Parts: sequence; structure tokens; C-alpha cells
Amino acid sequence: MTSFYERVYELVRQIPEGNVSTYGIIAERLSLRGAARMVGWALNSADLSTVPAHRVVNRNGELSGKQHFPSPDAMRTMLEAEGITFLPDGSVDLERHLFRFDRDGNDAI
DNA sequence: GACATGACGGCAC
DNA sequence: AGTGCCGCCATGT
Repeated sequence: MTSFYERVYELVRQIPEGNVSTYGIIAERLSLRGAARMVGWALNSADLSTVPAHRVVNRNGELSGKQHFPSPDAMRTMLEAEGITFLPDGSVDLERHLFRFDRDGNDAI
């Protein structure tokens, strides 16, 4: 039985390079609407080498999870390396990089 | 088994 | 428009 974490990981892995998603969208995708916290929590136990957790930001485009990376700047650096642009206020330009899982997010896991 | 915690989000004030 | 509170669900103690 697939654990709750694996579902989150599988979904996050589907976020293409140069794109980001939000905890809320992922939670909703897992029928856990309103429980976005669970997503971040799951990522906390995720293997950063196999799960692009850096591509998950809060609904405001802020890197709320940077403190959970090896280095606080790692998240931003990795995103920039993928071509993601940031707004003057330091948040991700969601208008430009938000990935919407356009019904292509394979719900079969 | 109950209580507190947590990488969020929405709504009320 | 900014701040605060409550809700949501899985895990750890």
C-alpha cells in the first residue's frame, strides 16, 4: 500500500524543470484540500536527490521551505539554475513558472 | 489512545 | 491591504 508520502513524491517528481508548483495545488491533487501542510511535511522526509522538493513553493511563490535544505540558499540557487526567474520581492514568478498538472499529472500511482 | 506539531491556505476582522 | 485565527490530516511522543 502506497504510503501517503510516496503519492506526494510521485506528484512532485512530475513537475518539469523550469516550473514550480504549490503545496495547495499538490494537496488538492491528492484530495487533501485544505491540508497543504501535509505536503510540506511529506517533503520533509523526502530524499532531495530523487524528489525535486525545491520546485514546491507556497501559494505566494515564496520559498517557505528553504530552511529545510542543506543550505538556506540552495533552494533558490537550484531554481535559478533551472531558469526560474524571481520577482523583485524575492518570490518565484508564478505567472511564468507555475505548473498546473494539466490533467496530465497521472493520478495512477 | 490523546495531545501537540508542522515546508500551508482561506476567510474573517 | 495587512494581520490573525482556524481548519486540515498524518506522524511522533
